[in-house]
Amino acid sequence: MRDVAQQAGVSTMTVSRALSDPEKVSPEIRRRVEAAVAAIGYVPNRLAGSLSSQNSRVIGLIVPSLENSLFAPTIQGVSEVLRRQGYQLMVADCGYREEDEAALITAFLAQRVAGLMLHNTRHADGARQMLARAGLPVVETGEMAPDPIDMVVSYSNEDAARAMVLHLHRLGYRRIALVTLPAANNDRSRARQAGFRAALAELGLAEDPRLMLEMPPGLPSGAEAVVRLVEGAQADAIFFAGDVLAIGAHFECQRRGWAVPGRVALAAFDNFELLGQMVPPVTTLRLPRAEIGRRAAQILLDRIQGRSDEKVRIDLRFEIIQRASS
Amino acid sequence: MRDVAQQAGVSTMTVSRALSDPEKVSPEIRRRVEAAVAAIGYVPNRLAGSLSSQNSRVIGLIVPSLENSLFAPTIQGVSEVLRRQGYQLMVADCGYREEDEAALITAFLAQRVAGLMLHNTRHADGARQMLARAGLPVVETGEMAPDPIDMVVSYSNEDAARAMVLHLHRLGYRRIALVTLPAANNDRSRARQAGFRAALAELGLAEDPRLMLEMPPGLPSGAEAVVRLVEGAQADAIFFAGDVLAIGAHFECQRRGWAVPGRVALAAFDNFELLGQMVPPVTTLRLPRAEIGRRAAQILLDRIQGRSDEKVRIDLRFEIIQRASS
DNA sequence: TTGTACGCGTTATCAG
DNA sequence: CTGATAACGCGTACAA
Repeated sequence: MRDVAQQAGVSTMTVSRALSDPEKVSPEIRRRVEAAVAAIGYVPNRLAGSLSSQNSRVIGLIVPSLENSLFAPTIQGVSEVLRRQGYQLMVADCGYREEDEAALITAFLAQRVAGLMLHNTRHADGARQMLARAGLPVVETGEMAPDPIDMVVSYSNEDAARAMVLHLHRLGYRRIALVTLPAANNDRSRARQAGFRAALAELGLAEDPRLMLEMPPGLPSGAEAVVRLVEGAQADAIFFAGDVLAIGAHFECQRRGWAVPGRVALAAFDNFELLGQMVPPVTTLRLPRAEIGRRAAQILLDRIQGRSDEKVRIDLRFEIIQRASS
Repeated sequence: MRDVAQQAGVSTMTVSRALSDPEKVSPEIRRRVEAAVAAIGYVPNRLAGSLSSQNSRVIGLIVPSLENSLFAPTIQGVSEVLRRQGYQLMVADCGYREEDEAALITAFLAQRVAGLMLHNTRHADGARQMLARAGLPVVETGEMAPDPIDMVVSYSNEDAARAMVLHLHRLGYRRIALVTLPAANNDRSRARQAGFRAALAELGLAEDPRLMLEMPPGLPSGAEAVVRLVEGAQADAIFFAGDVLAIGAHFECQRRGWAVPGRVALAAFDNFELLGQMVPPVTTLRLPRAEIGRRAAQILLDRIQGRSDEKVRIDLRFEIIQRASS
């Protein structure tokens, strides 16, 4: 920047102003600075800028996994909003582990991110403390956290699961099964199981433990689950509330020649585009994944830039997409 | 850090050393510093550290899209390696646009990233110049770039496409069609088309323009393509070299009751787990997506940390997975 | 092994 | 509208 200042015949302070707030500088000088910048190929040092101004234009995002395509729309949504406003995105995956999340939060604090987005809603104690002490704006997105760190943009996993079960019951199914990912380290799975139970209670149906399964992620898991539930537990409808389990089950039915929904009805949780194209297309929920990313990024920036100071809590809801599989 | 130094009764320099290179400091002092850090909840400021030491521990990654699940395994691979070595990842998507890529490169340079990973192998002129001037380590991953900026970790799109066409020919197919994404802004598509043509030439088959299609991404595109190629151009095998086109086509065949491969054989380019579970499972290529991410990250770090100064060029190859769809 | 002085490249602040 | 000066929080280089 010193070189630019010399070349333009002004002080570094004027260069700084010409670049960050062009209107505060005379047209003539602005022109000269721009010329000098172009001639020299000057690239400002945001590290120095952030250090000096005590605020960075970087947002941190921690998801359980970067491999799972589930998070892609959210990340894309975040990315869009940030880019439009000149912010950068730092991402990391915590592998569904609380301690790793805590370590990543520390690393992001060390980078002096301006705000943090967390998919998980369960956190190590230390993490909550650190964030509280740092006073950093935070948005959680995986679930309408009952005890949020700060802001939340999400949908209710429990309500969504409950609604789908009620929907299946309305269609006439009575032995409705639920398959989720392991609930041990996963708030979302737990909430979906709670929604399932709530619906059964509402409907006066007894809980049959054989109709609730936890399976690891992956297509083969779904295939295995459908066989166990149909042959072993006489399920007439299966609600796969996680990952791509429903897709695996659907293919397994096809391989075995089981009519869907004749032999068993299928429903999924996430609206992968794929589900609508399968034969038959699969009943599922519409969750506003990309919108969650966009809104979360937006309220974070609103807070960072002082346009708001509320502890926002946004429920973006969901919607049932009824298709031929049920 | 000053507070920590006071609390521990040492100078800030000693604190700095105790944290960055604990062995250079006496055990007694190390203990006192650690205690003070814990008591105060001190989080080092990497911005200041990087500014002072002129090197950051942040890597930049630019992909065409964050939404496309194709990039997920690569990003995950990158993330693993970086995290193990204490580096952070900054990501952005350029939306398949060269100018946006150039803008992002500038933004990353401004953040003083220690290295850059680019999926694209075509870049705006300005971008190449900036990178050359910055002398930043760069890895390109989308293709074995013939004219790389710096290092490359990838596979040959042309060879892969060529190999698949030869494979289909060996199986007896003679009217082999190719479907790619629009090649205008996409080096990979162009390379795959070149491979297709090379194979035809090798086999002494004439090029039939009706057997080469460019389609936008998405399942419906694949569905549309299979209909046009089978009914309009009597293709007996279709090689879908991009996105999820093959999956869309497969479902369309199912909807129409077209036997695969009886009526038409299908082959895909990427090894989505899904392809192996469909009925029938789909012939495709095995591309080392995650490995590309890991290796790319590794050679970047090797260079950054001075363990190597070669202009590495790694071809990770591919493999044909023959399945029942052909 | 520990400490001192200085500089990294910006921006905030205040004076002109 | 423009400039001088002093931080920002750390690491490098040397000295003790």
